[in-house]
Amino acid sequence: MTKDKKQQLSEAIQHNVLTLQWAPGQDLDESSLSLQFGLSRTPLREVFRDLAGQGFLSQKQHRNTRVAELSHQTLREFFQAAPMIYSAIMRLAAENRTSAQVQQLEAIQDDFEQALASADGQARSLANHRFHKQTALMANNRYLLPSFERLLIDHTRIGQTFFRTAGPDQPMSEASDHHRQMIAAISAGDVARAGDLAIEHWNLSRAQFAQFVMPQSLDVNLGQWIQGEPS
Amino acid sequence: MTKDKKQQLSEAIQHNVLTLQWAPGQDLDESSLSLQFGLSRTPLREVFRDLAGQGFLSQKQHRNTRVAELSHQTLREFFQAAPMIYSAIMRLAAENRTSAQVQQLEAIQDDFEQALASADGQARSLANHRFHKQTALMANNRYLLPSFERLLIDHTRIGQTFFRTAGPDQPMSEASDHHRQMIAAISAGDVARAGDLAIEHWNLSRAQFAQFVMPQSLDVNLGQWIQGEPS
DNA sequence: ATTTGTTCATTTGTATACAAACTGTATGCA
DNA sequence: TGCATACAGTTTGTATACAAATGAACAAAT
Repeated sequence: MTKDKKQQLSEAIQHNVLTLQWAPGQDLDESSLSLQFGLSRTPLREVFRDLAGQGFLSQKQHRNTRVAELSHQTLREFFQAAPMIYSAIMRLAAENRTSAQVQQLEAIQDDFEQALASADGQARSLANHRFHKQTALMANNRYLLPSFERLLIDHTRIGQTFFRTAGPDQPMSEASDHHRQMIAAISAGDVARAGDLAIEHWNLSRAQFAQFVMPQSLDVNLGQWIQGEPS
Repeated sequence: MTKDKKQQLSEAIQHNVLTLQWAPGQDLDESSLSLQFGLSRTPLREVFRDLAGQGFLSQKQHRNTRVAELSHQTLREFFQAAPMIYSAIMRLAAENRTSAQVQQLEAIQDDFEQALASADGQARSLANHRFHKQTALMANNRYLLPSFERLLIDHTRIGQTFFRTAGPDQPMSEASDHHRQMIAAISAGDVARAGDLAIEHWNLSRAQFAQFVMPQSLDVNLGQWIQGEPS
């Protein structure tokens, strides 16, 4: 009945972090969570360690475990790294995908479109998260994966803000178009196109970010990592 | 006197993994290590988990912890990701370095040159490792760091093979030249130059890799991530 | 002879008691 | 009042005993 408690705990924490139900920087209480999930502190702390290693939580010696912070400095680093990594993942996905994976990606995209229709911000955001996570799986590169996953965590957390907005949702349907085009490029094995789509898609995100949270001054040299040599 | 046992243990494991004193895939024994380091299994297992998260070790449920594998597939993924990440780290290092960090880098480079003179393969390789780790520190980007560190672990492990060779060491002194030029570019804040040097330096490594371990057929599209569009 | 099933030794995983470290409050002194 | 220090309560870290899972050896059956 109770499958794997550690797994359940881990997924619950991930969910709470990604949806901002647990705020960045928030303290976690070992004993209460251990009670809540029917686990002793030992395995609970192992889960904490794993998730800290993945970028969901942060730990310091003799200090309580917290939800990973999202600071101004963090955002700057985020914008420096994101386009390059996203694009690389997309290209590799186009190169290495299997047909079974493409089918899964299509299924996830169906979910995403349903979530868009539902106007449930949390569901939208998580569906988007799953879409990109699947592309990372398809890219099949153990070295790029950890960076990508960290980026995706914070992308999703920041995105909560604007996935939540109601309204005409023109950017949302644009994002969905991108997803469809990505699937086509990946499925066709069109590496260059997949990489370009990642940039395009990410520029859309960036516009939304800028509108909601991004400090003006960081906007300057975002494209440099992909296009070629900057001056 | 005994500072931090966990720290000591962690560093000992890292050392053994990086120098290939522990072979890729080798099993680790919890109880014997726990005895050896005067730690109970609980903190020992936490160290294992951390190091598995960083890419030194690998763990599976109900199976013993092993040294991370280095397979053919791994190498392919390595060559796909390495130039891009190394270059990005170098550029960011040039952008974000502090003068204190530059001084440290110079000190590390001095050590490296001494190690080259000593003809001790292990010392050479570890000094090289420290050099690049310092550049990653200077890049100061938490998203890129985990991927870079994973790459560096395997770069160092593979490099054990050719850092070990005696002889006239022409490639070694070329590597050392690169390091000096990197320091100059980073110190001057010359972002583009730093990025180019990373590629150059990495091409040197690649030539050495090819000579010693790399399967011929993977040699085709290695440059694609940096140069521009592949066909 | 190969496969299937069972037992047992070894290893991994979890619970819990205890030790160490940190945080906040109160007290003493200038 | 302002600051330092000591103490108490709470939280994190470690040791150890116990439970669960695995793999290897061996027996039984097709």
